[in-house]
Amino acid sequence: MITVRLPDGSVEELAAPVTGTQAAERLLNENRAREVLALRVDGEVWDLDRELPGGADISFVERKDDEALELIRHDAAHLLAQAVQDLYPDTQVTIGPVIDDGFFYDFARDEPFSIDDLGKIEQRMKELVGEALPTRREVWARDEAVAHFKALGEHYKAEIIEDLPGDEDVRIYHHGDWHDLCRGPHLPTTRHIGKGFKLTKVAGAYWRGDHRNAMLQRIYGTAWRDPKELKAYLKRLEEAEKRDHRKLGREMDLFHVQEEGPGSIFWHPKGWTLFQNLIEYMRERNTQAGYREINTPDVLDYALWERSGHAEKFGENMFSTVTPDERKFALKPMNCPGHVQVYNAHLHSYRELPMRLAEFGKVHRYEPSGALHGMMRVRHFTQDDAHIFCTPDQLQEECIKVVDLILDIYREFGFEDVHIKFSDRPEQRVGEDEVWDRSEAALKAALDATGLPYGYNPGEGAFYGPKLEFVLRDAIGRDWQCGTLQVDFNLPDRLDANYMGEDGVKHRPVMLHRALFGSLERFTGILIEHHAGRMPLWLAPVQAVVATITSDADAYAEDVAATLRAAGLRVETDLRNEKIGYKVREHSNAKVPAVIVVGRQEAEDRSVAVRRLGSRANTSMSLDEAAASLIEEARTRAAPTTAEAA
RNA sequence: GCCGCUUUAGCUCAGCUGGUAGAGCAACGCAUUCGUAAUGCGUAGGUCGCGUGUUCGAGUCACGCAAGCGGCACCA
Repeated sequence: MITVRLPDGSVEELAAPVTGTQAAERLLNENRAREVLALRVDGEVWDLDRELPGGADISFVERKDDEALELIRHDAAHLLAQAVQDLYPDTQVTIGPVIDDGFFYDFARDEPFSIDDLGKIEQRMKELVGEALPTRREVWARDEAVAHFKALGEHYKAEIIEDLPGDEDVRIYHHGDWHDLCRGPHLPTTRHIGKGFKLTKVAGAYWRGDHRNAMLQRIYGTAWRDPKELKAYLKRLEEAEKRDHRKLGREMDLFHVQEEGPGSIFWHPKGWTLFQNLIEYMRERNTQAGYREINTPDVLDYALWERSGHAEKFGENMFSTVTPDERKFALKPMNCPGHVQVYNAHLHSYRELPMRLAEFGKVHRYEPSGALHGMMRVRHFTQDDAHIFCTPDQLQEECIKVVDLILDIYREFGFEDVHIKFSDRPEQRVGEDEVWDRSEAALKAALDATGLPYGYNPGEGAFYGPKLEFVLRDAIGRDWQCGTLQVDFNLPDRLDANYMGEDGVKHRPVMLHRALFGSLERFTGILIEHHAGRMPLWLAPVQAVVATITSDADAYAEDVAATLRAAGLRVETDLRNEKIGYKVREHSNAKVPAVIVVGRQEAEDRSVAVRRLGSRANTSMSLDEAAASLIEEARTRAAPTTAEAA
């Protein structure tokens, strides 16, 4: 007898042998049995047509269950490959995994797929769903499978099978008369995939993710339980598009980019105000945390970069120049060597450590053209960089302080959901392995001491030391890597930094590299998208616009603006000969947090009508009251209080 | 850097199989002085990303380059 647990918690017994399909037919009503997607055997998902094992906890996976999406997406990927090979027989298949929100499949084909092809392929996929092709699972001998796929001209597939670990079965899944190598599990028929899928884009991707390999053609799709879920997803994408910092940057007149400066930002007055607000904020926090600000040259002799090791590793990505007197210089891609020079200008006592040096350093990196993306990935950017020179004994405490500072600052900007990743030694690196052992252990100990959860990024550290990456999640669930903390025993050595110890002997300090925003440009972009342009009052470049209803109120409007400006607020006036509805609309679109409307009425009793962004209501109050509440809100760095824009 | 797509007025976009450019918004002018998301009328605005070629003739076709977009690779 086999025991099966039903969705309602009841338990049934069936005579063995019995397959999942048969069990569903016997235990569930007909309609429900038809829609069962898979088996759950001791928590593991199995194909429905497999025979139930005795002694296991068995239940059914249905469409509403958590496991359903993964199954649907995986089958959709197979379906995509099947449709492509039906329509374009000269195409080789490679891999097709499930990803966030959907799936993709990589194909090898000489001719690229076009957007029109996507429509045809999707159509064919729908037909195959309609045919309800049954899934059949087989286990093949490895050599047989390799020979089979080679004979079909499927060289990538053959390579994948050859590379499978020796003890793994070669499982082949058939959907009708199409088949693919796959670990499974799969849905019982193509019908079970349903109608909630859509192909979204074509792109290039390297075979096995290695740029030295052939470029394959990747087709992306999204798949959901039903068309309703699909529609909701597509709606979400649309919403995300509206937040795009490149679009908002133009609409809010914050910045622009142009052909002559690929990867560089032309900051307009409002964007630059926002940027300066961030710097001012960070300067204040740095000072409170015991940092001192310095400034180091943008252009330095190339020899310094050779000594630091940057030239060897990143020379290709540095802007360098040879001057008329034949001296080679580079635009700094990092601030660290400069900071070591400031440190080295004196011989320091152990009593002076930890020494925390900060700089809002403009760095230039020749990023690959394909990497550039609005403000998020640029060639010229500003780091809120700092280096902490300390003794090995102070290392752990300093790391903990940095982690605390980073998280506190993110919280103040409204990012509560932050995760930390620990990255250890990369393949290409400088320094002895024993030094790496020490620095990795020190950073890890500090991280463990904070008690915070974290993940691992093996081999992703900097070439001179291990690092922590701080990834924050924005309002619509996207992750952004911003802050970083790196432990470095190497640069102080290479650039000969010392301190005089208590024992009267020179020692090497440890160097911590840290940036909290990371790139100010990038962080500005993230903030714009996080807030959909509706910045909290303290950050908004224009905090209020005083708009008149008729020209009778012009003098009073100037008066109001002057009062608010005197209180330290960033205020503009709008005295144009336009209707108030038009003015409100314009300033709302420009995401000004407060529109202060004044007409004849307000001028008479020295009041104002305040309309806050995102609200359709307006509130009348005295000028003094309005000023006081705006000042208080800006001072406390309050999060935006208004509801989402309609 | 690699694969694909895109590039027409400040912005968003139209322009069929080649015959020498069009709309809305913005700008400017005039009228309008109006109570919370677009007042009306008018005017001006473009070496159609850059270059070379094919052609009697190129925004439209071909090739090269650049920038942007979507991915991949990269990210000190």
